[in-house]
Amino acid sequence: MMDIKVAYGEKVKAIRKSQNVSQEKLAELAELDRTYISDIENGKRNVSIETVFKIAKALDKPMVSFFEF
Amino acid sequence: MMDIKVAYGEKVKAIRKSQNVSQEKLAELAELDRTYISDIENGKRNVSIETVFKIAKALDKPMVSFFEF
DNA sequence: TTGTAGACTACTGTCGACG
DNA sequence: CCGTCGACAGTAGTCTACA
Repeated sequence: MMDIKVAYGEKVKAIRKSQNVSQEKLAELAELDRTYISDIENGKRNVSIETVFKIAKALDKPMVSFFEF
Repeated sequence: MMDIKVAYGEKVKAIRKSQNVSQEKLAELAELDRTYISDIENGKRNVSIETVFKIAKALDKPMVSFFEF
């Protein structure tokens, strides 16, 4: 059974790292809390689509990029 | 400024209708409440990715289908 | 730089009822 | 068949602090 939270978190981490951005910087760009970004990347949080949208914008990627498995 | 809740709700409604499925039936398939499906389709709720995942499975569509604008 | 913990508020998602 | 209301429990997202 695939865990969407884990899959999404891995995508965020991979894309963020590919751009050499820190969690702190991503949090600032997305207007979210740094500790929340940490939890998300570790598959611990069930994020809302508004949050997915904010993170996608912050990383300059279309939303679909985060759901291509 | 684009509202992701509204855009997502419209997608759900369009895909559901294209399959001739009622909100009640979709709710049953996705294991969600019917009144919540109604709110979602009307752009009133900021749904979580687990909910998006459930609805996608219920309508037999990949998650990305709901975020192609 | 990141993970985690705890405490907090606002909101998600449920449910019964009515038009 | 669908929209909305109101009450409710659980959780999203914030924030400070420590390793």
